[in-house]
Amino acid sequence: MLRYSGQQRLLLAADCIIFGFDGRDIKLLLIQRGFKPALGKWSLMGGFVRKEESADEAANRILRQLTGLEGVYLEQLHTFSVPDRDPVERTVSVTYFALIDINKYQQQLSDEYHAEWFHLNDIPELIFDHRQMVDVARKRVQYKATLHPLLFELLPEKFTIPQLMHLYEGIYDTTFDKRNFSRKLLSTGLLIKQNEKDKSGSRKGAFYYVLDRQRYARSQQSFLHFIPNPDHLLRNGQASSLVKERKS
Amino acid sequence: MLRYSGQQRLLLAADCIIFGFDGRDIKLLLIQRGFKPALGKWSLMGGFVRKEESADEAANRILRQLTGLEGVYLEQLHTFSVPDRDPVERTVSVTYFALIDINKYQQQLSDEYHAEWFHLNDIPELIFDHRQMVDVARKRVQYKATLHPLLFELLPEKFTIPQLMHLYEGIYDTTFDKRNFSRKLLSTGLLIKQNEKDKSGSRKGAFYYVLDRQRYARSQQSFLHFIPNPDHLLRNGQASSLVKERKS
DNA sequence: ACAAAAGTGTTACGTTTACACCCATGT
DNA sequence: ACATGGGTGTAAACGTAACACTTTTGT
Repeated sequence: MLRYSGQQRLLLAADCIIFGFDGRDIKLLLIQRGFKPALGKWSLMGGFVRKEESADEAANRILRQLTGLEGVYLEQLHTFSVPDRDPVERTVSVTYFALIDINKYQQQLSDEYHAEWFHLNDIPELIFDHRQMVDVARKRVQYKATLHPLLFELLPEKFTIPQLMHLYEGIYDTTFDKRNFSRKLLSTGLLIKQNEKDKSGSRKGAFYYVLDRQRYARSQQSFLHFIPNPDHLLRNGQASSLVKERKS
Repeated sequence: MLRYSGQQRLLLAADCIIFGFDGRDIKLLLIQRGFKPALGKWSLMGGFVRKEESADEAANRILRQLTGLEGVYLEQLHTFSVPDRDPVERTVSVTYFALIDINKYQQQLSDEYHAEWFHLNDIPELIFDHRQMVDVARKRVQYKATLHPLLFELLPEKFTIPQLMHLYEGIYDTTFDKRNFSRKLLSTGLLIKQNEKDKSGSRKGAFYYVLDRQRYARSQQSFLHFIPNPDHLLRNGQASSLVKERKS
């Protein structure tokens, strides 16, 4: 069999950054490693890409192993490849981020992996470069959610507008005006109001909505402004003053 | 030395999708392979990732080998990993896209690789999955350029507004209103007008501009709307009607 | 009756679009 | 003088942000 000569061969892994929403907070799913190296430490769920599968397929398999879920939103994020990122042996990691409805998976979570949800502002120390992966994923979700109705992936079947707003506020680590948020949201025509109310959050109760799945599917590749003001995204970076030099 | 057992090891390559602009059209740099497999066929410039380098470093090295250029805009795009994408041996490719000023490189282009520029609408058949890589790259550039002043990377030191508009029109495969385009562009404060004119394009001549590099650097991570109407981006996809249901 | 969260409407402002004419120059 | 592409201004429509009060209901 013909092969390329004189080149290094290495291991390929897929790691999943899994975000979930419980109706109140955004969380990240981590596992406590039951194997070496770094036994007992927290890490992303990952695994080696097998001989007969692509990295995409591996990521799906890994996600299913951990959560029991299929057909989940899963997108390739970035590939990490510095030579010594894994101390044991050179391993290149293709990372994926997943958005799941926390309730759907809950029961199925296999104990085998000692998985736990962590609040985004309360992430423990992670192995290797996994913390960096999480940070990149969070930024990507922020970025994408400005333009795409991406965060709907995290919602349960029925949800309320205050819940959804909470979700966005969590991702962007900021607060929004509920009147403007609600108006913009409804103007997309993606939500269908139910008669039923969720009374868990308040005395008055908030109406449930469901996604208009057809419209949602079509809106996926389109561009929408979900965030009142993209300036929110600049809080991390430097220049916000230059973005739009508003005439004073 | 400790190693992971029972896993497949494979080759890692970096492939570069190199876009250039000659002041009139956007082009893609391809090489005619002087080696097997697929000797004589057109492909992206690529190479194996070496033992001591990351994929990012490999991509920079490869770009330098071909163009002689350093410090070029280069961004990781996507990782392609289906098992048999390379018929010789399993090779995973981390792809990068580069944006370069076509004039800067021109002379330096090594003949060794039989490189040629191709117009985006006139790309020859490519090996493996390289065509797919090009398509993904083009979409990514389109996407990013809506929000970031990305395409400035393709410009020579001095450029005119009609040139720049031509560039955008090429990427999006559409046309813009020059009055609106020019106003929006100048409103960014990123351009500094020169006294000199480029007379190559018309009798009257068009004023040269240069980039305000400081402001540009700061604007890099921020979000701007460079395209008159994001609907342009939807021409490929389905739903544009649903994006904004304008009240009639 | 009160506390707590949900829900709703208006106004002012800035941004975006559509659109048409004059300008400078080389031949 | 004319052809070619470069450059500019305005009005109408739209979207966005800021803002405060009423509603519901469990205790």
